[in-house]
Parts: sequence; structure tokens; C-alpha cells
Amino acid sequence: MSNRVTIKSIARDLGISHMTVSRALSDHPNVRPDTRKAVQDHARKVGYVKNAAAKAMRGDGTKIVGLLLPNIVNEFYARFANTLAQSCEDHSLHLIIHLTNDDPETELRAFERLHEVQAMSVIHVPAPGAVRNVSAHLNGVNVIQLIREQDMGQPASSILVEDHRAIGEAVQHLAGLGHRSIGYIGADERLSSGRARRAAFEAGLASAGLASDERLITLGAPDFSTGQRNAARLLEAGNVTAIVCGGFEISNGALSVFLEADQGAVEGAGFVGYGDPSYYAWLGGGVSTIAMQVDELAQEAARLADCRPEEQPVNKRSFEASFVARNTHLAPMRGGG
Amino acid sequence: MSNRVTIKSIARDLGISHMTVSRALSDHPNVRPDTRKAVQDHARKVGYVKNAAAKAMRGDGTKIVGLLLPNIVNEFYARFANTLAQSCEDHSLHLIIHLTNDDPETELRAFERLHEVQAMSVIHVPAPGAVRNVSAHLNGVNVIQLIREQDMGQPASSILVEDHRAIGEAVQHLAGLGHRSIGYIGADERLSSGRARRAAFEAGLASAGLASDERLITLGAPDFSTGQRNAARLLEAGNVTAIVCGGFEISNGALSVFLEADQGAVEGAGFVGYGDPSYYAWLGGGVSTIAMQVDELAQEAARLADCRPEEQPVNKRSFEASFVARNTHLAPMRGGG
DNA sequence: ATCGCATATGTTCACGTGAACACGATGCAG
DNA sequence: CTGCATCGTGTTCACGTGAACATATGCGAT
Repeated sequence: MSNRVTIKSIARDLGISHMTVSRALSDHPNVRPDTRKAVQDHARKVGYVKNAAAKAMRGDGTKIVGLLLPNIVNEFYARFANTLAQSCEDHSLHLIIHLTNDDPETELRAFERLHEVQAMSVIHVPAPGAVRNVSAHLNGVNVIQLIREQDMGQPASSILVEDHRAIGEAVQHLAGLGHRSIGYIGADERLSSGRARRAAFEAGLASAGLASDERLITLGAPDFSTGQRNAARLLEAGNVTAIVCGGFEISNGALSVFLEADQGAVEGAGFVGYGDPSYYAWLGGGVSTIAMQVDELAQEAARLADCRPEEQPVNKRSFEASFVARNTHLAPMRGGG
Repeated sequence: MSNRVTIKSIARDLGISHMTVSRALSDHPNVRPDTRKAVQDHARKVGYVKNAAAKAMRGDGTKIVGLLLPNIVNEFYARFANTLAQSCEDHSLHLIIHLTNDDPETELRAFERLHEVQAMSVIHVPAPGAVRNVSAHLNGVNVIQLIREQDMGQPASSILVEDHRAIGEAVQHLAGLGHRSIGYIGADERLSSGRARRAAFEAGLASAGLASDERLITLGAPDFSTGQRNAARLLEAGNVTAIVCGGFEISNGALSVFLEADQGAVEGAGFVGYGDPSYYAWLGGGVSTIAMQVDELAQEAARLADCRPEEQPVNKRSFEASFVARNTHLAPMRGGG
């Protein structure tokens, strides 16, 4: 049935020892050229593929990279995963995906599953919440945090988005359009990114000469409904003429409120999203937003992941985000046909 | 360094044989209850996690599922992968993702990589092109084809979208709006789905009492640029007043032409897309399209994947697509701010 | 007491790979 | 032609797990 071709079966075929085969296939110098060629030719003919499990058992490292994302539907994460998968191909890494839904329990289980397969590296967007007892699963694992930083009880590399400047520009852009009451919707203080973006927003207000008003800063979980709920609340309260978003899902949620609102309700209201999915260029005449260098983030992630943990120094890199000005005053959706 | 907790290290700790530990952890009956409890407690305390590689080597099956998709940015594939990943979690399966970009060579390499890790099942959207010599990598693998069918030189299950009726409805919907010259953009005959959708389109024309015109049926690779190029061509030629799409990427490409065109160029032109990403509900006032039961497809895929190949009978299931009527005459993008 | 059987535990082995070591053959310096 | 390095190849072992087989203990029936 599952008569797999192994180094030993090749050795039997050729009447030699399995070590000669092993050496020939890994281009070890101490093999006669003709032996090497015979082995390599035969291996190709019978379709030999190395057994990753056997290598893993020897402690040679698994070449498995785990990816933990809140979800993979949001286009930022999807695009990140897409580029990462391609880069992993280039690095001969196996990419295992787990979705956390930003839930610490689910994240913990994902780490455990990755421990099972002895993942070499784990790239993850840390879920909000207290330090979980993941460290048991991180022994000898190369941990790479994405976008957010969180203490894991052991050294970890991180790949961050530096969006301070871009968010400031967004606020100044809105101020330049005459907005004086600008609301903010972001993730709460449990996330490092939530803290940083909120600070960037307030710094932006300050440098635009506007006062910061606690009531216009609305925080919550980094999800669609937080965006939806808070956008509706801010607009209904009527004490805001523009909204800046500080999160991918939050941005989509808030945007949905703008697009589905009556024309009158959001007439003249300004909106700046977060993240730049392809369709933002079209929605409502073009959504102004904060864009990040997704492909670069992913390539850097693959680069960091392609190292045995012991030889990977802890590494921290930031990639600058940019403000994309489009049609900041969105056109709501035309009445459906 | 990597002092992993193993069944043997636990045995040493407790001064018993590793087999007693193995039996206790797998709830084998022949273990004294107190021994079992002692082992399980200790295992939990020291954070034992089973070694997947060792199990794989014994031929116990790897619980690894490979997923081969053209890309993971298109929201259909992203959503499929998202639900599949969650379902795999439920089934305790490890999900490895590979992107084929619809290229047979890349697909072949992906199969080889999955062979390396002895994937138990592979779920894939077959790339267009001739039969590749993948069969060498499919020994003892549970093959599940998604959306498209292609001979792999060995039995394979398949999960398909039955879109004949929905495409027919789309054509009739357009005919009902007065369109007489309806163009079609789809994948060419190398894909089973390309053949089926084209046939469905022509059947739709027939049942709407319209003649089929070869020149209005444009085929190509299942990608964005095919949609873009052919939509532009059909609209410029001016012998078409509506377009039906037969592919996810094709639909996005064609849609981009509508949204970026001058108001005059597409005034009154009808459009029906393929696939139903969330933003189709908003773009251009709402895009009419063919929607599929993505979550159901993914759950069924996980179900089929969670079987040792030898015990998985070949299985063929179809899920009915539906036509979603929205604002069939799209509003182009308003001039940007 | 002896046998037989069930229960609980221990020992050995295989899986595929490659490091470590062992061995014979060749070459070359003394 | 001896001694010793080098080259090509072979043998053994470990990695973690669990099946198969082996052993020990207890207990009831004869």
C-alpha cells in the first residue's frame, strides 16, 4: 500500500548501504562521483522525497512555520498570508495556519498544536488579554510578533507598523478640510497597537491645534462590531464631523455605517480608514486610509522565520505606514435596484 | 536546551516504563486507575505534548491537511480557507497552505512539499493544464478537488459548485431588464468549471430566447487581467449591453473596468459578477452576482479530509449556487477628491 | 498445592534519517 | 615495504511512539 521510497529502499535497489545513499543525496564529499550519480539518478527515477518526520525526530529542525492570525478574510491578513506563503515556498518552509479570532484561549490551543509538530518558528498577531501560559509551548521556538507586541515570557522578535506619522497626517488632513470635532475608533489599551495608535491620534490633534476630547475617543475589541457600534454612536450623537479608525476590522465596521447610512446622516462627514484593501479605492468614491507595506512585512517575517531559534537574535523592525488621501467625504451607497 | 518532555522522560520521572505512560495517556484499559491518574497528572504538570513526528514515523497518519489555492486574497478563497482552518481545528488537523497561482509547475512543487511531510489529505483547486506527474506524490493521500475537476491519475473526491441554475437566472434577469446582447467572460476549456459555466451561460441565453453569439463569449485564464481585458474589449466594441462573469478573479477584473470607466461609457450597461465578497454589496450601489455557500463547502472539505485515505470512499458533492440580484446597472466611481 | 487466566507492567522492535565510528583499500612519505 | 593518512563505504545508534511479545502478580477453581 503505502510503499514509500526511502533512503533504505534505494540502498536495497542499488545493493549499497543506506549511508552511501544519504551521503550521495546530501552531496557529501566522500562519495565516488559515479556512485553519487547512480544514486541521484535512481532517486529521481523512483521519486524519492525526504521524510520530514524522520528528520524532525533527529532534531534537525522541522522547517515548519506557524502563522497565527485573528482571521484571514480581512484583506490585510489575507494579503500578508499570501505573500508569506509565497516567501515560505522560496525558503522551503512549511506554513501552518491557525486562526485565533483574537481569542487568547484559541491562541493557546494553536500554540499547543504547533508544539506538537515542533514548529521551528511562529509568526503571530498576539491576541489581547493577560499573559497566557504559552511559554511551555515555546521552548526552542522562534517567536515573531506581528503588528502588536506582547510579553510572552521569553525573547521574541517583532515586526511592527510605524503609523504615528501617517495617523498624524490623517488628522491634519481632516483639520485642513475644516473638521474640528474628530472622533477616533480604536482598540483598547490591552493591545500595544491600540495604545500607540490612540497616542498618535491625540498627537495629531495637538499638532493640528485641536483639543483632545475623551468622549470622542471610543475604544473596544479590535473587531468589526466595535467599528460599527462606535461609528453609529459617534455620528448619532452628532458631536463629531469626522472619524479616524485605528484597526483593520474596526475600519471595515465603521465604513459599513457610512455606506449604509442615509445620504443626509453622513453628508459632509469625513472618514479615514485603517488598512488599504483593494476595494477601498472604489468604495464610496474612494476611501482615504492608512496603508501599510504588507508585502514587505511578510517578506521580513519569512526571513526571520527561516532561522533555527538558537541562531536567531531577537530582532525588531518597523515599517512606516502612509496616509492615502482619497475621497475623504464618502458617498453613501446609492439606493439598491 | 530543547529538553522536550517525552513519554520516556515522564517514565523516568515516575520510575516506571514508558509503555505504562503511553497506555495511561491513551486511556488503555490495562492500567491501574491510580497509576493512570499519577501519569496523567504528572504529564499535565510538566506540559507533555505528543510528538507528531514520532507518530508519523510509525505510520499512524499525520493529521496534516494540505490546501492548494490559486491565491488567498480573493475573498472567496480567503473565506474558504478561514472556515476550513476553523474546521480543521475542530478535527484536530494541521492545515498547511500552498498557493499555486494557477500555475501547474507551482502546483507540482506544492504536492511534492506535502509529500515530504506525508500529508494525509490534500484539498486543491486544480490548476489549468495537462496532467502533470503528480501521481508520484499522491500515494496514500486523500485527494479532494475543489470547484474544478481534473484527472489526477488516481481516484479523487470532489466538492463542486452547481451554478448552472444560478447562471441561467442571471441571464434571464438581464434579459428581463431588456438586454439583448449579453457578453460572457470566463475561463477557457482547460478548466472543468470553465466548460460548465460557459455551457450554463449559453443555456441561459437559449431559455431567454436569445441567440448565442461566439464573438460575445470571451475566454481566457481564470485571472484578474482576463476579466479586465475582456470587459474593456466587449464594452469598447459596443456590441454588448451587459456582461456576465464566470470566475472569481475574472469578476473582479471586469468589475474594475465598470467602476473606473467614465460615466457615459457604461451608462445602462448591466453587470453580473461571480462570487460574493462582502464589498460587492456596496460597490457601485451593489453588485449583482452569483453567490456560493462558501462555509458549507469548507466544512464538507474538512469532513472529507479527516479520514485516512484508505478508509475514505471517493465522494462527489455539489453545492447549489444562487443568483443575487442587486443593482445590476452599476454606478461608476465618483470622481476622486 | 497447582493450574489457568486476567490484570498490570516491562522489554524489544520498527519506523527513516544522519552522526559517529569502524573498516578495508589506496597512496605516499619515510 | 612499513606506517599512517585519506577516501569510500558499511554498521550501529538515537530520536519518540506504540504494537507485539514477555514477565510478574493475584485469584479462583480444581
